[in-house]
Amino acid sequence: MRQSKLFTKTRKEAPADEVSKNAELLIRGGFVHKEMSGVYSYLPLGLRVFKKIENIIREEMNKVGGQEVLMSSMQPKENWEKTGRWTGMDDLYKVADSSGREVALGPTHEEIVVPILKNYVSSHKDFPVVVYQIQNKFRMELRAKSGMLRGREFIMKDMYSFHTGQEDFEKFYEKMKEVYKTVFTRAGIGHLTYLTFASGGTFSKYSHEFQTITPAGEDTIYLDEENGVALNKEVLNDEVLGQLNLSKEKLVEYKAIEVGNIFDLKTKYSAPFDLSFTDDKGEKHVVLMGCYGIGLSRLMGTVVEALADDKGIIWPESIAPFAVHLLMLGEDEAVLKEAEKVYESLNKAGVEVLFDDRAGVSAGEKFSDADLLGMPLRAVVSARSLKDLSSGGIEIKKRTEEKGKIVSLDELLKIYVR
RNA sequence: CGGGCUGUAGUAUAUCGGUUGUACAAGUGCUUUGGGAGCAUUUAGGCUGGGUUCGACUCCCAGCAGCCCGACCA
Repeated sequence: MRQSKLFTKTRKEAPADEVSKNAELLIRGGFVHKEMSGVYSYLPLGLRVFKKIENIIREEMNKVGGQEVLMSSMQPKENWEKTGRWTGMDDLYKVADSSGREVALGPTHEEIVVPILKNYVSSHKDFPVVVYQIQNKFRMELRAKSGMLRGREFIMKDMYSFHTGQEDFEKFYEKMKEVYKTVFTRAGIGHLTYLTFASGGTFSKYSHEFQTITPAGEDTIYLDEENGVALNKEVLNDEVLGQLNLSKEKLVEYKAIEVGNIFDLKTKYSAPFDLSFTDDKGEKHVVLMGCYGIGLSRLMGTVVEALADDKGIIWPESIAPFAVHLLMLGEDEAVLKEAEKVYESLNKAGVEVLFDDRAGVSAGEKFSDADLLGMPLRAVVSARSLKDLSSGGIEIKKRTEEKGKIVSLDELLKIYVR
């Protein structure tokens, strides 16, 4: 993509009304646009990041047999009354239409997915079933904050698993722990993300959160670095420490962001809707459920928080909007010709490249933009780099490196094509 | 939801109870091109509603909006 055609522009100034690093950098870079507190639109660059995260998650969910659906955002009031959450959930958005009919804007989808399943599955032979979606969620946060980290409208992957027995559920639940680790590793924050014990709510002892360590986190966790196990502050007590075989002295306190969580739902939502199956003896049982969430918008903000430096964003290769940021400095014929050639060759080779072909923009500004936007590799074509034509003519530098080196087009292509 | 702070141009800021100043961005012309360029010129602003006052962007009240702290957060 040619940067001269990109309708978004970068900003030198940080927005006055955003303190959080992720919001500041994502807005300055033109990745997202704030509509109101806790509500953001995705712009071309931001959407590219989002799509990459989405695809990683989709691939991993499909691997464990997840069947993707897209459920409605508008949800019948009766379903929510059935589970007691119409009045029992403080952050539920309720909207009324002109006829006075009230509906919920989905903050989560147990109330929708369970009735759907009920319509199709009833034999033990139908199980297990795993259903997921990636969708906008709405929660009336009393205080949206921290940019993309806690919004009122946000995007989540929510998966629901349905089982005929506890053992089957637990096997799947354990598998999901591994799958989640894979997702966060692929998204580039695996080294900072820990499986964390948290309170389980009504039906189970614990739930499991995936917490990414960064100072911007709103949760406090205690990490045993030796075995990589953490627990949320909310469950830090002697009883839990004993059960997990952890000693208080070894725990280190960190601020962390909850990027994912998994829950044992037992029959909490299947029972109200009487989602049940008939076993091989003809007896009826209520279905057991688990649910598994990852906040995509939050994950995007977390990556920025955790990896950015003082110059801007540092995207991991796996989710960067473009693999290469190609900069053309100066406008003399030789530079123009060579830069166009590099751009075309990279495109032809299927390498995603953002080409800063803007005329009349100073070198300093292009460098600053490249740092802010955070593509993994910067490639410069300029009068200076061309002086070194014998050794290649293109200066490349990783976003995380201080110094670059001169390479030829072939060498550049070799990085991406094997 | 309790508390605090803040609302001036697209963005970031300044001054002022009496015609709102600057920088960046944007437009035009010329110069410039390895770390957010220069000169000239143009465009563009006081959140909403009340009150005080001869006069309010400025003071007061209310609303709305944003941010921060807390509470809340399957």
